[in-house]
Amino acid sequence: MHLAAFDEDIDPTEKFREFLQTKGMRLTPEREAVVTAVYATHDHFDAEQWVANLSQRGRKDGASRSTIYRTLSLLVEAGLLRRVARANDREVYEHDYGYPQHDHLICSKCGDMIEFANDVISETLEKVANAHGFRMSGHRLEVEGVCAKCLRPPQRSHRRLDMI
Amino acid sequence: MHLAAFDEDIDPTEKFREFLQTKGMRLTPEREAVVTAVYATHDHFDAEQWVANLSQRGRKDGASRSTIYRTLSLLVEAGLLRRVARANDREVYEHDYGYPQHDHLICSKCGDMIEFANDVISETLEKVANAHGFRMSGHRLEVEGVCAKCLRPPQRSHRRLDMI
DNA sequence: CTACGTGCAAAGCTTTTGCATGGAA
DNA sequence: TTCCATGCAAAAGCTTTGCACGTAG
Repeated sequence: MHLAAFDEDIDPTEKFREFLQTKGMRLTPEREAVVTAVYATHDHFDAEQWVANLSQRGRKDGASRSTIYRTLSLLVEAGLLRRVARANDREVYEHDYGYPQHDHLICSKCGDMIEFANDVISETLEKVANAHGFRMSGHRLEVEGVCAKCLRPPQRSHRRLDMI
Repeated sequence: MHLAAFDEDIDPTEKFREFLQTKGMRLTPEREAVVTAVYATHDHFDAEQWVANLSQRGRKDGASRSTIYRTLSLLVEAGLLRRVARANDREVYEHDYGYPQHDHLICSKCGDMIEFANDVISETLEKVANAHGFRMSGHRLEVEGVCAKCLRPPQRSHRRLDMI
Protein backbone atom coordinates (compact mmCIF):
# COMPACT_ATOMS: atom_id res chain seq x y z
CA MET A 1 0.00 0.00 0.00
CA HIS A 2 1.82 3.03 -1.25
CA LEU A 3 -0.11 6.17 -0.46
CA ALA A 4 2.76 8.60 -0.30
CA ALA A 5 2.04 11.81 -2.11
CA PHE A 6 3.73 15.07 -3.04
CA ASP A 7 5.51 16.22 0.10
CA GLU A 8 5.17 13.01 2.05
CA ASP A 9 8.56 11.63 1.25
CA ILE A 10 10.69 13.98 3.32
CA ASP A 11 11.04 12.76 6.84
CA PRO A 12 8.98 14.07 9.75
CA THR A 13 11.86 15.86 11.40
CA GLU A 14 12.58 17.79 8.23
CA LYS A 15 8.94 18.64 7.79
CA PHE A 16 8.86 19.87 11.37
CA ARG A 17 11.91 22.04 10.81
CA GLU A 18 10.24 23.65 7.83
CA PHE A 19 7.09 24.30 9.83
CA LEU A 20 9.04 25.87 12.66
CA GLN A 21 10.93 28.07 10.27
CA THR A 22 7.74 29.57 8.92
CA LYS A 23 6.98 30.60 12.46
CA GLY A 24 10.42 31.94 13.23
CA MET A 25 11.14 29.06 15.57
CA ARG A 26 14.07 26.71 15.82
CA LEU A 27 14.40 22.94 15.75
CA THR A 28 16.16 22.50 19.08
CA PRO A 29 17.69 19.23 20.29
CA GLU A 30 14.77 18.83 22.69
CA ARG A 31 12.19 19.26 19.95
CA GLU A 32 14.08 16.89 17.76
CA ALA A 33 14.18 14.31 20.53
CA VAL A 34 10.41 14.45 20.72
CA VAL A 35 9.76 14.05 16.98
CA THR A 36 12.25 11.27 16.70
CA ALA A 37 10.78 9.45 19.65
CA VAL A 38 7.15 9.65 18.62
CA TYR A 39 7.95 8.75 15.03
CA ALA A 40 10.09 5.76 15.93
CA THR A 41 7.02 3.54 15.84
CA HIS A 42 3.50 3.92 14.53
CA ASP A 43 1.83 3.28 17.88
CA HIS A 44 -0.81 5.35 19.54
CA PHE A 45 0.52 7.18 22.55
CA ASP A 46 -0.24 9.82 25.14
CA ALA A 47 1.87 12.63 26.52
CA GLU A 48 2.71 11.01 29.85
CA GLN A 49 4.19 8.01 28.10
CA TRP A 50 6.89 10.20 26.65
CA VAL A 51 7.28 12.27 29.76
CA ALA A 52 8.13 9.07 31.59
CA ASN A 53 10.59 8.14 28.89
CA LEU A 54 12.18 11.38 27.74
CA SER A 55 12.40 13.34 30.97
CA GLN A 56 14.76 10.72 32.39
CA ARG A 57 17.32 11.02 29.65
CA GLY A 58 20.36 13.23 29.52
CA ARG A 59 20.00 16.87 28.64
CA LYS A 60 20.32 16.85 24.88
CA ASP A 61 18.69 13.52 24.34
CA GLY A 62 15.43 14.11 26.16
CA ALA A 63 13.05 16.86 27.15
CA SER A 64 11.11 18.05 30.16
CA ARG A 65 7.41 17.66 30.69
CA SER A 66 6.70 21.25 29.65
CA THR A 67 8.71 20.93 26.49
CA ILE A 68 7.05 17.67 25.58
CA TYR A 69 3.57 19.10 25.95
CA ARG A 70 4.55 22.23 24.08
CA THR A 71 6.16 20.23 21.31
CA LEU A 72 3.23 17.88 20.90
CA SER A 73 0.97 20.86 20.33
CA LEU A 74 3.37 22.20 17.75
CA LEU A 75 3.43 18.84 16.00
CA VAL A 76 -0.33 18.85 15.82
CA GLU A 77 -0.26 22.35 14.37
CA ALA A 78 2.35 21.22 11.89
CA GLY A 79 0.10 18.43 10.68
CA LEU A 80 2.46 15.75 11.89
CA LEU A 81 0.30 14.48 14.72
CA ARG A 82 -3.38 14.12 15.25
CA ARG A 83 -5.30 13.99 18.52
CA VAL A 84 -7.36 10.98 17.77
CA ALA A 85 -9.22 9.96 20.91
CA ARG A 86 -9.21 10.19 24.65
CA ALA A 87 -8.43 7.29 26.94
CA ASN A 88 -8.21 7.38 30.71
CA ASP A 89 -8.62 11.12 30.59
CA ARG A 90 -5.59 11.49 28.43
CA GLU A 91 -5.40 12.74 24.88
CA VAL A 92 -4.31 9.97 22.51
CA TYR A 93 -2.04 10.94 19.62
CA GLU A 94 -1.01 9.26 16.44
CA HIS A 95 0.89 10.01 13.25
CA ASP A 96 -0.89 12.20 10.77
CA TYR A 97 1.84 12.16 8.17
CA GLY A 98 2.91 9.36 5.89
CA TYR A 99 -0.01 7.16 6.83
CA PRO A 100 -3.39 6.84 5.20
CA GLN A 101 -6.41 8.43 6.81
CA HIS A 102 -8.31 6.10 9.11
CA ASP A 103 -10.51 5.89 12.18
CA HIS A 104 -10.78 3.60 15.20
CA LEU A 105 -12.88 0.98 16.88
CA ILE A 106 -12.19 1.31 20.59
CA CYS A 107 -12.82 -1.62 22.88
CA SER A 108 -14.36 -0.56 26.16
CA LYS A 109 -13.17 -3.74 27.85
CA CYS A 110 -9.48 -3.91 26.97
CA GLY A 111 -8.93 -0.44 25.56
CA ASP A 112 -7.58 -1.75 22.31
CA MET A 113 -7.78 0.64 19.35
CA ILE A 114 -8.42 -1.06 16.02
CA GLU A 115 -7.69 1.02 12.96
CA PHE A 116 -9.89 0.93 9.90
CA ALA A 117 -9.91 2.91 6.70
CA ASN A 118 -13.12 3.59 4.87
CA ASP A 119 -13.57 5.91 1.94
CA VAL A 120 -17.33 6.00 2.16
CA ILE A 121 -17.13 7.82 5.47
CA SER A 122 -14.75 10.52 4.33
CA GLU A 123 -16.69 11.01 1.11
CA THR A 124 -19.93 11.27 3.00
CA LEU A 125 -18.47 13.81 5.37
CA GLU A 126 -17.28 15.89 2.43
CA LYS A 127 -20.79 15.94 1.03
CA VAL A 128 -22.42 16.76 4.34
CA ALA A 129 -19.96 19.56 5.01
CA ASN A 130 -20.46 21.02 1.54
CA ALA A 131 -24.21 20.89 1.93
CA HIS A 132 -23.84 23.06 5.04
CA GLY A 133 -21.30 25.44 3.58
CA PHE A 134 -18.92 24.16 6.22
CA ARG A 135 -15.20 24.03 5.50
CA MET A 136 -14.06 20.77 7.04
CA SER A 137 -10.50 20.59 8.26
CA GLY A 138 -10.64 17.17 9.85
CA HIS A 139 -12.65 14.85 11.99
CA ARG A 140 -12.47 12.56 14.95
CA LEU A 141 -14.47 9.37 14.93
CA GLU A 142 -14.43 7.03 17.91
CA VAL A 143 -16.50 3.86 17.59
CA GLU A 144 -17.26 2.40 21.00
CA GLY A 145 -17.98 -1.24 21.66
CA VAL A 146 -16.40 -4.55 22.52
CA CYS A 147 -13.75 -6.17 20.36
CA ALA A 148 -13.83 -9.74 19.08
CA LYS A 149 -11.23 -10.90 21.55
CA CYS A 150 -13.18 -9.65 24.54
CA LEU A 151 -16.43 -11.03 23.18
CA ARG A 152 -15.07 -14.56 23.10
CA PRO A 153 -15.98 -16.22 26.39
CA PRO A 154 -12.93 -16.79 28.58
CA GLN A 155 -11.31 -20.12 27.73
CA ARG A 156 -9.85 -20.82 31.15
CA SER A 157 -12.91 -21.09 33.32
CA HIS A 158 -15.76 -22.80 31.52
CA ARG A 159 -19.32 -22.30 32.58
CA ARG A 160 -18.56 -18.94 34.03
CA LEU A 161 -22.02 -17.73 33.04
CA ASP A 162 -23.60 -20.10 35.50
CA MET A 163 -22.07 -18.16 38.32
CA ILE A 164 -24.03 -15.03 37.60
CA MET B 1 -40.67 14.48 11.73
CA HIS B 2 -42.09 11.79 13.94
CA LEU B 3 -39.39 9.30 14.86
CA ALA B 4 -40.78 8.20 18.20
CA ALA B 5 -40.66 4.46 18.65
CA PHE B 6 -41.69 1.76 21.13
CA ASP B 7 -40.72 3.08 24.53
CA GLU B 8 -39.95 6.60 23.45
CA ASP B 9 -43.29 8.05 24.37
CA ILE B 10 -42.98 7.93 28.12
CA ASP B 11 -41.26 11.01 29.41
CA PRO B 12 -37.58 11.13 30.37
CA THR B 13 -38.23 11.45 34.08
CA GLU B 14 -40.33 8.32 34.05
CA LYS B 15 -37.76 6.45 32.05
CA PHE B 16 -35.11 7.54 34.52
CA ARG B 17 -37.19 6.36 37.44
CA GLU B 18 -37.50 2.94 35.83
CA PHE B 19 -33.79 2.77 35.24
CA LEU B 20 -33.04 3.70 38.82
CA GLN B 21 -35.44 1.10 40.10
CA THR B 22 -33.62 -1.67 38.28
CA LYS B 23 -30.54 -0.61 40.22
CA GLY B 24 -32.28 -0.31 43.54
CA MET B 25 -31.94 3.46 43.48
CA ARG B 26 -34.48 6.20 44.06
CA LEU B 27 -35.65 9.14 42.02
CA THR B 28 -34.89 11.87 44.54
CA PRO B 29 -36.00 15.49 44.20
CA GLU B 30 -32.42 16.42 43.35
CA ARG B 31 -32.18 13.85 40.59
CA GLU B 32 -35.54 14.90 39.28
CA ALA B 33 -34.43 18.54 39.22
CA VAL B 34 -31.50 17.55 37.01
CA VAL B 35 -33.51 15.51 34.50
CA THR B 36 -36.16 18.16 34.28
CA ALA B 37 -33.61 20.88 33.77
CA VAL B 38 -31.58 19.18 31.08
CA TYR B 39 -34.67 18.00 29.25
CA ALA B 40 -36.36 21.39 29.29
CA THR B 41 -34.70 22.26 25.99
CA HIS B 42 -32.88 20.29 23.33
CA ASP B 43 -29.67 22.30 23.62
CA HIS B 44 -26.17 20.98 24.01
CA PHE B 45 -24.79 21.65 27.46
CA ASP B 46 -21.96 20.90 29.83
CA ALA B 47 -21.95 20.09 33.53
CA GLU B 48 -20.85 23.49 34.80
CA GLN B 49 -23.75 25.17 33.07
CA TRP B 50 -26.14 23.34 35.32
CA VAL B 51 -23.95 23.65 38.38
CA ALA B 52 -24.16 27.41 37.96
CA ASN B 53 -27.90 27.20 37.58
CA LEU B 54 -29.03 24.44 39.91
CA SER B 55 -26.67 24.86 42.82
CA GLN B 56 -28.07 28.32 43.48
CA ARG B 57 -31.64 27.19 43.90
CA GLY B 58 -33.44 26.21 47.08
CA ARG B 59 -32.94 22.77 48.56
CA LYS B 60 -35.55 20.71 46.80
CA ASP B 61 -35.46 22.54 43.53
CA GLY B 62 -31.79 22.27 42.74
CA ALA B 63 -28.76 20.09 43.34
CA SER B 64 -25.14 20.41 44.37
CA ARG B 65 -22.17 20.04 42.07
CA SER B 66 -21.51 16.47 43.22
CA THR B 67 -25.07 15.42 42.70
CA ILE B 68 -25.18 16.99 39.28
CA TYR B 69 -22.07 15.19 38.11
CA ARG B 70 -23.26 11.95 39.62
CA THR B 71 -26.69 12.30 38.06
CA LEU B 72 -25.34 13.12 34.62
CA SER B 73 -23.35 9.90 34.65
CA LEU B 74 -26.46 7.99 35.65
CA LEU B 75 -28.40 9.61 32.84
CA VAL B 76 -25.75 8.50 30.38
CA GLU B 77 -25.93 4.98 31.75
CA ALA B 78 -29.69 5.09 31.47
CA GLY B 79 -29.45 5.97 27.80
CA LEU B 80 -31.04 9.36 28.33
CA LEU B 81 -27.94 11.41 27.65
CA ARG B 82 -24.97 11.06 25.38
CA ARG B 83 -21.51 12.56 25.78
CA VAL B 84 -21.16 13.93 22.34
CA ALA B 85 -18.07 16.07 22.15
CA ARG B 86 -15.62 18.05 24.16
CA ALA B 87 -15.45 21.83 24.13
CA ASN B 88 -13.21 24.02 26.25
CA ASP B 89 -12.04 20.95 28.07
CA ARG B 90 -15.54 20.12 29.11
CA GLU B 91 -17.66 17.15 28.16
CA VAL B 92 -20.62 18.22 26.05
CA TYR B 93 -23.90 16.38 26.58
CA GLU B 94 -27.10 16.09 24.63
CA HIS B 95 -30.35 14.15 24.64
CA ASP B 96 -30.11 10.56 23.55
CA TYR B 97 -33.78 9.80 23.95
CA GLY B 98 -36.67 10.87 21.81
CA TYR B 99 -34.42 12.34 19.14
CA PRO B 100 -33.02 10.74 16.04
CA GLN B 101 -29.39 9.69 15.92
CA HIS B 102 -27.11 12.35 14.50
CA ASP B 103 -23.60 13.79 14.56
CA HIS B 104 -22.04 17.27 14.57
CA LEU B 105 -20.09 19.77 12.56
CA ILE B 106 -18.18 21.84 15.10
CA CYS B 107 -16.98 25.31 14.16
CA SER B 108 -13.54 26.03 15.50
CA LYS B 109 -14.14 29.77 15.25
CA CYS B 110 -17.45 30.28 17.03
CA GLY B 111 -17.88 26.91 18.67
CA ASP B 112 -21.25 26.34 17.08
CA MET B 113 -22.37 22.72 16.83
CA ILE B 114 -24.40 21.93 13.73
CA GLU B 115 -26.36 18.69 13.84
CA PHE B 116 -26.69 16.45 10.84
CA ALA B 117 -28.21 13.03 10.38
CA ASN B 118 -26.82 10.65 7.82
CA ASP B 119 -27.76 7.02 7.43
CA VAL B 120 -24.83 6.16 5.22
CA ILE B 121 -22.45 6.74 8.10
CA SER B 122 -24.25 4.57 10.60
CA GLU B 123 -24.74 1.83 8.02
CA THR B 124 -21.09 1.95 7.10
CA LEU B 125 -20.06 1.73 10.72
CA GLU B 126 -22.26 -1.32 11.20
CA LYS B 127 -20.54 -3.01 8.30
CA VAL B 128 -17.06 -2.11 9.45
CA ALA B 129 -17.77 -3.28 12.97
CA ASN B 130 -19.22 -6.56 11.74
CA ALA B 131 -16.24 -7.15 9.51
CA HIS B 132 -14.04 -6.90 12.60
CA GLY B 133 -16.25 -8.99 14.84
CA PHE B 134 -16.67 -5.86 16.93
CA ARG B 135 -19.90 -5.29 18.82
CA MET B 136 -20.56 -1.60 18.42
CA SER B 137 -22.48 0.12 21.19
CA GLY B 138 -22.21 3.65 19.91
CA HIS B 139 -19.95 6.21 18.35
CA ARG B 140 -18.78 9.77 18.63
CA LEU B 141 -18.08 11.74 15.50
CA GLU B 142 -16.81 15.30 15.67
CA VAL B 143 -16.26 17.07 12.36
CA GLU B 144 -13.91 20.02 12.78
CA GLY B 145 -13.83 23.04 10.52
CA VAL B 146 -15.28 26.49 10.00
CA CYS B 147 -18.98 27.13 9.63
CA ALA B 148 -20.61 29.10 6.83
CA LYS B 149 -21.26 32.09 9.06
CA CYS B 150 -17.64 32.42 10.09
CA LEU B 151 -16.43 31.93 6.55
CA ARG B 152 -18.34 34.97 5.38
CA PRO B 153 -16.17 38.06 5.75
CA PRO B 154 -17.38 40.32 8.56
CA GLN B 155 -20.04 42.75 7.32
CA ARG B 156 -19.73 45.40 10.01
CA SER B 157 -16.24 46.67 9.59
CA HIS B 158 -15.18 46.65 5.99
CA ARG B 159 -11.56 46.45 5.07
CA ARG B 160 -10.66 44.95 8.37
CA LEU B 161 -7.97 42.93 6.66
CA ASP B 162 -6.02 46.09 6.00
CA MET B 163 -5.46 46.51 9.67
CA ILE B 164 -3.43 43.36 10.00
C1' DC C 1 22.29 42.01 22.64
C1' DT C 2 17.89 40.32 21.53
C1' DA C 3 14.70 36.86 20.95
C1' DC C 4 13.60 32.32 21.42
C1' DG C 5 13.65 27.97 24.55
C1' DT C 6 13.98 25.19 28.54
C1' DG C 7 12.90 23.40 33.07
C1' DC C 8 10.90 23.77 37.43
C1' DA C 9 7.31 24.36 40.28
C1' DA C 10 3.02 26.14 40.81
C1' DA C 11 -1.39 27.05 39.07
C1' DG C 12 -5.65 25.92 36.48
C1' DC C 13 -9.51 23.21 35.38
C1' DT C 14 -12.78 19.78 35.22
C1' DT C 15 -14.39 15.79 37.46
C1' DT C 16 -14.21 12.47 41.30
C1' DT C 17 -14.28 10.99 46.06
C1' DG C 18 -14.18 10.58 51.36
C1' DC C 19 -16.92 11.51 54.95
C1' DA C 20 -20.45 13.01 58.10
C1' DT C 21 -25.13 14.03 58.14
C1' DG C 22 -29.95 13.12 56.82
C1' DG C 23 -33.99 10.72 55.27
C1' DA C 24 -36.84 7.01 53.13
C1' DA C 25 -38.75 2.37 53.71
C1' DT D 1 -32.29 0.40 61.62
C1' DT D 2 -30.51 -0.17 57.37
C1' DC D 3 -29.35 1.74 53.00
C1' DC D 4 -29.27 5.04 49.87
C1' DA D 5 -28.26 10.19 48.93
C1' DT D 6 -26.62 14.71 49.55
C1' DG D 7 -23.28 18.36 50.12
C1' DC D 8 -19.02 20.08 51.35
C1' DA D 9 -14.41 20.32 50.88
C1' DA D 10 -10.53 18.13 49.47
C1' DA D 11 -8.24 15.23 46.20
C1' DA D 12 -7.01 13.67 41.75
C1' DG D 13 -5.10 14.00 37.39
C1' DC D 14 -3.91 16.03 33.01
C1' DT D 15 -2.24 20.15 30.94
C1' DT D 16 -0.77 24.93 30.98
C1' DT D 17 1.86 28.85 32.56
C1' DG D 18 4.97 32.33 35.11
C1' DC D 19 9.47 33.05 35.72
C1' DA D 20 14.45 33.00 35.86
C1' DC D 21 18.13 31.37 33.47
C1' DG D 22 20.48 29.89 29.10
C1' DT D 23 21.95 30.13 24.51
C1' DA D 24 21.77 30.59 19.46
C1' DG D 25 22.60 34.02 15.92
